[in-house]
Amino acid sequence: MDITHQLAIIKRGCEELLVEADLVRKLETGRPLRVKLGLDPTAPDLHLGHTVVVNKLRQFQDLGHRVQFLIGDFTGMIGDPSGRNATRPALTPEQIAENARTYQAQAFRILDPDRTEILFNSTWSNELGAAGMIRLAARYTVSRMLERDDFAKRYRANQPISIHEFLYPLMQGYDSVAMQADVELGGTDQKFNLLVGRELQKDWGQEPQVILTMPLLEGLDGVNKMSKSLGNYVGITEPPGEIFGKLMSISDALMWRYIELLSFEPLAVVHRWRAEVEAGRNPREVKVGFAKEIVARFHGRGAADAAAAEFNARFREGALPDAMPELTVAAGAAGIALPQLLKEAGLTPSTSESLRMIEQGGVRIDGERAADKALRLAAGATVVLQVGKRRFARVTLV
RNA sequence: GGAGGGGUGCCCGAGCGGCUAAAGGGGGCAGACUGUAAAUCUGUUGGCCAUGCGCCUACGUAGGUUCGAAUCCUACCCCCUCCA
Repeated sequence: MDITHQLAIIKRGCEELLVEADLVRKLETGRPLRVKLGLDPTAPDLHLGHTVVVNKLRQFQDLGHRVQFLIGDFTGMIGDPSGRNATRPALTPEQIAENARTYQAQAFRILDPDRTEILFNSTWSNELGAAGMIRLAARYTVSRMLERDDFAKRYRANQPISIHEFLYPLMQGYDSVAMQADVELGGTDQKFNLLVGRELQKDWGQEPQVILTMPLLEGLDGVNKMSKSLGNYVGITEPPGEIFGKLMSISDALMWRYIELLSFEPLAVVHRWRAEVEAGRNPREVKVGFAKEIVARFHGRGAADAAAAEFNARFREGALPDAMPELTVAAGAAGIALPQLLKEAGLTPSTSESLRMIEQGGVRIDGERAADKALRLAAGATVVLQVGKRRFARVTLV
């Protein structure tokens, strides 16, 4: 494939490409490039936000390049200072290994396993030792570290910066040296770390890597970036119905952002949809198509169609779901009070919450709205309990 | 080492002896409406059951003063600033 065409594919959706001329030169050599992506094995599940950059890796693979998927089992011990999270729990080697396995399995839903190398940075970082760390730290200055925007902000705002946080970009940069990376991908929040890699590679006499940053995907709330800790994420291992429903819940405005970063539809098609919606087409139709595309990517076409059908039945027609948890609850001789029953059935976290739900008209028994907070149900019955539109259980009282 | 400022519910942030389970905002949840788990509007947002205007727990930690403390006092822990 000619270089202009390759470049267009590589640049699609990206935030920044540094330095483009370097990339062109690397492509001109005609050899497969080593494309690096590093991830901390702290969170065990990948979500759609992570896949923005993994999708880009896939595109590199399709262009014939070599993907190096780096598990940051060493840097994970430091914790990436990007963002505002205070302390990260120290992971045991077993947990890291387990998370790494999970990562691989999940990444291979997008990447071609035959053209992906999995690496662990402890391989070379452990060998470095304290002396090596100090030599590495000597390559960079405090003032250069403070060029990094979030460090600078924290410094100006008199927020604490721990010394070990300075080590993170250095270790990540050293990974690039050890891997002789040609290209490194990352979110925009990674820009500084990626640039450190370039500097260190020069120090080691290597040609510096090209860096490609991808935008951070907003979470379902449309405000914060997608993250597990904020609970505004769509995990790629979630059931089809969950993925579909969560994607249907994003606002119409946010939908375009998701399509831009997650859909594989050609840009021309996306532009056409946009024009149609502006001309009066219901944005819901576009959202459905997009949600199906994503579900199909992780669960297959059949699951996507089923999820869409189920969604329609449940939320447009108010039908009960086909499958719901079936459980048995002990009612006792005097029967069981409704608020307590809801809690026991796992439909609410507490009886207080049950009471609130009943007061707000969110509770249904066999489809009938329950208004009586003091209602008691006797043993022997089997009822379908519903809280809100999404929580169901078929409960047998004994 | 010295001086000062601060630690409040999921998050941010008011309160500075009783009217405070704690303003306001965000987020969450529920209802109405709808084009959908969009938008908008309304309500709600510590727990327990005996559902009473009940009980228990809660404003960094541990004590104390008081009829009564998130609010006052003491000690301790942690964070920030300035000086050294």
